[in-house]
Amino acid sequence: MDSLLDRQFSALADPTRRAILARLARGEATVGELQRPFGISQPAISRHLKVLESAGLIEGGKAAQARPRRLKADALDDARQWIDGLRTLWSDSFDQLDAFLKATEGKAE
Amino acid sequence: MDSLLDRQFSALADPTRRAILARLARGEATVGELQRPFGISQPAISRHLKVLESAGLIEGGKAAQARPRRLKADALDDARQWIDGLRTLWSDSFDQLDAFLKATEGKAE
DNA sequence: GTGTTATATAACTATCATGTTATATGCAAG
DNA sequence: CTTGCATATAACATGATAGTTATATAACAC
Repeated sequence: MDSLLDRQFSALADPTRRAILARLARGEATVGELQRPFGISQPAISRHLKVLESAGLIEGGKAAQARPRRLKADALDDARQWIDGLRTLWSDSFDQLDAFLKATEGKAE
Repeated sequence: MDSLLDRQFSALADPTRRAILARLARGEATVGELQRPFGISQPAISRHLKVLESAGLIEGGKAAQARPRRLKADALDDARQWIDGLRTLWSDSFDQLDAFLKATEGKAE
């Protein structure tokens, strides 16, 4: 039972899945269209798509013989926010160091 | 032989490692200090740190009895850029759709 | 109905990840 | 030089991941 964030980051950890996302960012595509560029089997693609879907990154075609997938609009917002949050923590800690240095300035040496 | 980006994203996929990064964003810490909050063994922490280091996210203490780790300044720049790149592709494709809709406006129906 | 196409699922295999405990290393204190 | 502390590494169990081939399902074409 892992979190959405877990699933998003581990979805991104695979280069094939990143390539699929990059392809889908240009527009929707079917399983067959996605398969061709990569040298791997169709079931392998289907499973990558399942992983991406359960990470909330893509959404599935309604139904038909072909069911095209597309990027979700808010895809990766969570991941991005986490990274930004870390950066904020990080720069705040520098601000604190700055403040400390300013406060103690001239007292040493 | 996987890329830095692979390593960064898979490093982030683990909640323990994300917590470690969050802790280190506040300032450097030793293995012992990192271990306490989590209920896992010291070797497990050491290995998480190794993963984070090989992803270029943290850097190691010089040497001593205790060797504190700290966040690297440019940590996650690569991951962040990849996500931003995807978002750019995505919004460009919307711009193109917009342009298309504007161009064909009034011609249909 | 039968056949064809697009996709999903099952069963299996190989590799990788994460945790454990036990042990080694490196440094500091006495 | 021995003891103790902080960390690293080895060896192992277990579960997850990513690929394979073979088969099932669903919709369309005839």
